[in-house]
Amino acid sequence: MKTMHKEHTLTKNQQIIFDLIDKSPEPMKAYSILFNVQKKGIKAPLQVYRALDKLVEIGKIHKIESRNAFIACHNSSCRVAKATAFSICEICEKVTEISSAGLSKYLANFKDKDGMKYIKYNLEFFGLCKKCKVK
Amino acid sequence: MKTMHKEHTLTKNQQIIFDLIDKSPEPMKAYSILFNVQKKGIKAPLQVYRALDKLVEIGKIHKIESRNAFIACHNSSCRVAKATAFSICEICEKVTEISSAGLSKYLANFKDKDGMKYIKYNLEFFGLCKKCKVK
DNA sequence: ATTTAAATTGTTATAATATAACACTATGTA
DNA sequence: TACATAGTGTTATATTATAACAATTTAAAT
Ligand SMILES: [Zn+2]
Ligand SMILES: [Zn+2]
Ligand SMILES: [Zn+2]
Ligand SMILES: [Zn+2]
Repeated sequence: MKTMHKEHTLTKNQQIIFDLIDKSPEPMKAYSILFNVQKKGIKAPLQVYRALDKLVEIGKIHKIESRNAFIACHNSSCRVAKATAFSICEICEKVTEISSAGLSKYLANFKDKDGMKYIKYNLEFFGLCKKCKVK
Repeated sequence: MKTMHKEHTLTKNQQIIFDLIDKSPEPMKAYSILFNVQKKGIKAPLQVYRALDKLVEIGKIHKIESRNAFIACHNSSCRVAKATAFSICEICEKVTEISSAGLSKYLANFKDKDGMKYIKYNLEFFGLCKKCKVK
């Protein structure tokens, strides 16, 4: 039996771009990605954005909306990119994906004043990371 | 005694742009704002972005990051733009600011795995609004 | 009232982010 | 095979946002 998630065969461009993001210690922006993959034959913004769109769709990467940047998902529980949470350092811009059963349970069960629930959300926490706090 | 928040005297440009956003039934994008205030003498993107920056800073409006759009704050409890939550309809793009004591308390008290708390956050829920759900 | 600092404005130019349109190629499958 | 679906390559363009600089307004501080 196959595992339940992320069993997609990436295409050439998708794999090149995923590998780059996955190796990066920080979120990468689209044109920085483009610059870095030009030697591999990916020459145009659209090639990057198309791969990014697909990678986001299948949950291999996430977009940090407030930064227009992309990071690889290392949170096996967040399956298909529907429910994401991050902490973002406002000084060094370090981004960490938050994997908290309590948080995801709370948000998945949250009902607005109309009694409406949401299976999809994105949460970005801002503050100072450990390193930047001590400085 | 003065009330505790949002007691800023807006400048001319800030007031013009706030009024426009405040009257709009939906989030407005910067260049749409620009188009709409040109008859009032605001001619350049920077004039719009500067006013938007200030209005966000003082909490009169919020930016919907996933949409690059701005809405007026109608949530008296969210004081200075540090802690925001929205629901966004993925069909009609209707955006509603969520004002939930329980939610804001939960998020303000949330600790990540390093025990870190965050006073600033932005949460965007995605789903279908009432109208779009019945269609 | 005069000086000073801070904030705001006006302007031109440019940077950064993202998509439209179209022709073509690869892949899976009936 | 024939067909549908997804991915590619390419050029051009649209959208979102900031840099740099000079001038003006505003609000203290002396
Ligand atoms: Zn993830
Ligand atoms: Zn940091
Ligand atoms: Zn608000
Ligand atoms: Zn709707």
